[in-house]
Amino acid sequence: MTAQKMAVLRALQEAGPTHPTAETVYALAKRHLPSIALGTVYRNLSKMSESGEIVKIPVPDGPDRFDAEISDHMHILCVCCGKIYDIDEKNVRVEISGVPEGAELLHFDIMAKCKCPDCKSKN
Amino acid sequence: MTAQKMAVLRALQEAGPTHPTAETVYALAKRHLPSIALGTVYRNLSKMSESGEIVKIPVPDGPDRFDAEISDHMHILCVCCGKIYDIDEKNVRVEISGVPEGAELLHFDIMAKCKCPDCKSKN
DNA sequence: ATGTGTGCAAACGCTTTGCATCGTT
DNA sequence: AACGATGCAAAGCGTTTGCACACAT
Repeated sequence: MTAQKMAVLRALQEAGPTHPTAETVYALAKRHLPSIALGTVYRNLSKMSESGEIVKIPVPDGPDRFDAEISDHMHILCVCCGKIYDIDEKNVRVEISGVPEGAELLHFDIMAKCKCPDCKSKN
Repeated sequence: MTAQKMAVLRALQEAGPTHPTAETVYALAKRHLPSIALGTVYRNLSKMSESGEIVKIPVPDGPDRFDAEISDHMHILCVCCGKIYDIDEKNVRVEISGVPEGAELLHFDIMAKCKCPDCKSKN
């Protein structure tokens, strides 16, 4: 647990439910540890999401987002402003059949898209 | 409808259900139209997926894949070999509640992950 | 003549990586 | 001394874009 990893974790927690990009995490972490490098942020985010300490949220046509909240939940992305909301796992039910013969289903990534309240009103 | 766009469409159709990358489409299209450029393939794939003529499948940690089959269906990705299988829409049911107040739900991208039969037997 | 599409190569955004150095064990 | 983690900069990958040119209207 280096100072850098701590700074990254702290940044992620400070970011709350905003699902920051690596760049944003970098900016936040830099406030507490000005010497930290962007590459180090990427390295730590990468390791921590592999180990399950944090969650990496791939976004089509945009940079990955990260989440300190690792409880089972899915995400809903505003296609206008890119904001990401959380949706608790218990509010989602998926049923699927017709999985290819002999294949082992591992898990789902569900990314819903919406137009968020702000963007609807600004329209 | 230029010769290039035709070559791209034809390549996609020839590819069948293999969900090729832009590079693969390029290679296939080049067989029929050797002068075609990669940039042109990207431009045509981009336009056609915007217009709904084809489907673009974003893949986390990998290049986008494309599909000539535009009927409503979802995809299941083998995490070992990257192969993508189709699953008919009627085999999938999603229920979701807890969408943020005032947000308009647009649609889902569901990308399931599996270990495919080939990869299971190869272990 | 005007416009849309092309080939080519350069640039782009995001991310990873090589390398010398630092800090710890 | 040995090892992993770091800062920095360069390279990487997939994709887009600027530009001059071709082709059709």
